[in-house]
Amino acid sequence: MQDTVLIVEDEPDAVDLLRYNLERADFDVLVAMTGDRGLAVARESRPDIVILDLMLPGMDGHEVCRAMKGDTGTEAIPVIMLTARSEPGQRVKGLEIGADDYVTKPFSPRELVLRVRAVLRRHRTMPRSEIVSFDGLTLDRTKFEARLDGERIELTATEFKLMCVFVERRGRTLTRETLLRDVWGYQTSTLDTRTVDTHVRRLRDKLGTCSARLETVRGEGYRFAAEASP
Amino acid sequence: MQDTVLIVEDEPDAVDLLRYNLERADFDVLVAMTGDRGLAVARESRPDIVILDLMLPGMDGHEVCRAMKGDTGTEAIPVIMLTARSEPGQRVKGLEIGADDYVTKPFSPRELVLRVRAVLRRHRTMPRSEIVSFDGLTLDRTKFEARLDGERIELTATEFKLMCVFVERRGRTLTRETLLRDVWGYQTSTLDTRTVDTHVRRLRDKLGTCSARLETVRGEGYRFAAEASP
DNA sequence: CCGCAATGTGACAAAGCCGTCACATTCGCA
DNA sequence: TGCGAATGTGACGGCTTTGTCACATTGCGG
Repeated sequence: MQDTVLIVEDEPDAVDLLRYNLERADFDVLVAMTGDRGLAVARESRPDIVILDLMLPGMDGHEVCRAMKGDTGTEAIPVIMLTARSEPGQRVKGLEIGADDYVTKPFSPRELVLRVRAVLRRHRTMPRSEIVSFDGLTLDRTKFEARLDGERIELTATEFKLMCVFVERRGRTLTRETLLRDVWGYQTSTLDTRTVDTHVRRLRDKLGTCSARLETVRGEGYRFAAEASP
Repeated sequence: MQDTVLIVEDEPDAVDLLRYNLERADFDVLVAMTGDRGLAVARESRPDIVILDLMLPGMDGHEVCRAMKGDTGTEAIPVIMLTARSEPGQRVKGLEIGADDYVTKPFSPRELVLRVRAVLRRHRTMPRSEIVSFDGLTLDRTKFEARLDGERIELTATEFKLMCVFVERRGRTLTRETLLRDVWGYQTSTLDTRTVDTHVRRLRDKLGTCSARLETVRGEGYRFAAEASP
């Protein structure tokens, strides 16, 4: 049972070097030599991690990373960017886009393998207690438990999922279609269902003083406010 | 509400530069100029992140990092290591010890601030996908989803919780009392209930080929085997 | 101001979940 | 080998969850 690394890199020599070292370190290796192809492979194959060169023909590394992070299916895949030493500005830009790490060319293969392992380890370890806590609200995924100012809120499975999605993406408006896909797992949504509305209502009922924070964005969907209102 | 950065660095010029830029970026800054002092401050003050130079008088950066990661109170504090360009081997060593990132001197202050932010964001953001995966079994806490060899297993909320507890503690026998406490949240257990047995049965029914792995330990409880049986 | 679309609210009923019971089977010990 | 405790299995029914409907209310644009 091996982890899969996707290499997105246009220089054949660099590809061979990377592939050799990663395979020797017991990774399965996929390769794409253009950004477009890399993105397609990432979407199809869901590798465990992507090593992404910045300088690519066509769609460049930044664009690939941005597209991956903006796509539900691939946003969770960690990305290590390869940059040339003469591109200090590009490193900053990569971090801003959401890359998980970067490695400067030329690099030692050993260092890269260690980087891959470190990023995967970070990404994969199940935290003992998966708690998000802010503004008096606490969500504990290990215990499937929500609390408001220390008092436990009894949520059903669906309500808890809905709450988690809202909290993760607080400040962003989520359409009903998005919620149906991400909370209910529907692939094709029935656009005239009121299911989401009903569950939002129930969630609001249970949130008490916090319910005003679950805002309606008319014509678009719902949003959990990023900041507590004054 | 500002994050606290601890700088452990012996060069006064570097300290001033770091402090200035971090304070301008709205961080609270603590400073220690030796490794020993840095470790003591980390233990007392529990900063949000530590920027740690490798070359320090007395206890060096590696030793400080190792001590932090080996101490329950400070192991969760992310560490960014500062290395000189002439020390490529030290970078690998830092990563092996458990440093979260490193920055090579000389560095742009802007890049360092972005690095601090990126590491804190990673450290603090609820992971997008909280997945445990082994032996063909995948538990995704973000989606409340279990899969066996890629096929989705439909588990109820209770079954999923039970499965998570078994998987987290695989190899260990869990008494019925423990499971009632940890899965059901009972404070005082009714010792003659068959609730756990029933749910284990249901979980086994759904696990198919994997069910043999959920073993009965007669007179004690249940155990999810650590290794797949041959 | 009016009309219409969007959203909130009260309520219903089907389906599912859960804990329990009764009986069957297995295991371990004398 | 026999017995009793421990565990497995089939089934039941009460309660909860869920999605839907009908009507009420709100917000926005003409």
